[in-house]
Amino acid sequence: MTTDRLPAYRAIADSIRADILARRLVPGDRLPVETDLAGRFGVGRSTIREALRDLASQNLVETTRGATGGTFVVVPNTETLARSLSVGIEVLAGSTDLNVAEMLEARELLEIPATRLAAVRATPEQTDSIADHIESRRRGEAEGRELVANWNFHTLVVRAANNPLLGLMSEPIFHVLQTRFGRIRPSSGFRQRVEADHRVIAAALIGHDADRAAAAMLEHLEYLRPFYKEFDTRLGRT
Amino acid sequence: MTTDRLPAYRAIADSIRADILARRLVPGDRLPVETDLAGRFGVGRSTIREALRDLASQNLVETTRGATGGTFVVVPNTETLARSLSVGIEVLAGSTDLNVAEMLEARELLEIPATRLAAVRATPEQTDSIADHIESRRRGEAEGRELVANWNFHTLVVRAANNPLLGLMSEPIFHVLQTRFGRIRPSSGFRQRVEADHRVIAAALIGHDADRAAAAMLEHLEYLRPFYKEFDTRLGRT
DNA sequence: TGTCCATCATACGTCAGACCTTTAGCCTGA
DNA sequence: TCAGGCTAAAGGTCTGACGTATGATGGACA
Repeated sequence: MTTDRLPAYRAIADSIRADILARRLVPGDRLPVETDLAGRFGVGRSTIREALRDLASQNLVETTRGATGGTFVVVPNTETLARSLSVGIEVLAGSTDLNVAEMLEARELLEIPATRLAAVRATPEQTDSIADHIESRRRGEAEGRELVANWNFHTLVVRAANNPLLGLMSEPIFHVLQTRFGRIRPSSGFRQRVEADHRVIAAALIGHDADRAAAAMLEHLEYLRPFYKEFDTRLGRT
Repeated sequence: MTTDRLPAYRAIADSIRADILARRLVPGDRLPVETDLAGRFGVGRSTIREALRDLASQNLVETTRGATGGTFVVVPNTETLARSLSVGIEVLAGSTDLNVAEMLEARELLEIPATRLAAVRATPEQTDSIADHIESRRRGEAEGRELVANWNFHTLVVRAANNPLLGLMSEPIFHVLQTRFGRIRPSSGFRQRVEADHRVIAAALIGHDADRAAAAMLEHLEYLRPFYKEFDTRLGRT
């Protein structure tokens, strides 16, 4: 009577997940159709489907309908992973387990070295896109969504570091800060200072001057820090 | 005929997820029973269950059986989030999108500042557990699992930084490196050097000497770096 | 001969309803 | 008082049927 504490759908999901992690199933592979899987595992189709939902939610498989449809092992992708991490961090940030100060700390800790790397590694396309961003800000686009535009700048910088893990970790933090503070209309002095800082950072990046870029980013983030804490208390968080 | 590209189970999961993120549902809340949900959303029970599997896999809800069972909004928890992030990174690391060098880079980038913070913030319990770890290594425990023990040390250090995001991000990297290289038996020279380094770092942490701790960690990680690259090619990765 | 469209086959999406299993709490009897 | 069994509640699983999206096929027509 070993009480099977684990529901079948969970056991099956674990089994398939293990196959994927061990690369017995590789990205692009198609799983057997649901009725086949049901037969192989000796369970009903609904149980299989619950297992597949579990895997799909973890971005391990993807399901499509129609004649050539089926369930496929997903080719891993930084963006979707970043998106689910965002959800997780957002939920954490809603609890007492994670506060704004900690997010800012992690962000600075990641972003300053990332800026240094970006100065060294940014491709011409990447420096171009950063220059474009600066230019569009100068032309006064992003009206009323300054903070969102600011985060876009930081995202571009981190991506230019060309280490997928850095983007994977920074972007969810940006996203959470953005959903939390995105509605705030900063003062015009704040906006001008931020844009000026960005221009300095961008110039250093484009000139591949790592020290100057990192120093400018550090100074910029230190300027921002008290504002975030102010935003935070203004929103009535503890 | 507006083709409803989105399956019902997905739409329902999104709807409940939005409720959780907006804190219309808070941790500990119990969702209506499945048959109720089915009624409210106007779908069958199996559709509801698929939606719930989706949410459960994202650590947003949890279901329990029995008389007092049901589906509950989960209280967020760094560890489970770290676990799913591990899976994601492990899959990424199996593709060409992420290589060992990048993982090591991110790890160093996180861990050195984390060590500095740990020196400042570690609680007495945390420095004790680090001291215990060192002591148990000296007594020759962890026979044949030296690398695993090494990662445990680094985990303790990062946790002592007392910023949940740093643990959340570092531990999956440790985990992936561990599952990839955990079977390797390092040379005795390597082991002794690592243990010596750990002792130096631990001493600095216990003495709350941030500069010395960070410098020792930097030196340690730089010592390790070529070994990982060597392990990596030995395992026949590209 | 080549193109277009209707049809078909396939596999996922959804539903209804039944039955099993787990679990907490209550009820009963020693 | 306490042990053991009963019961109700809720999730877990199965069956089988039908709906629906979508690529492929093949014939009609220009």
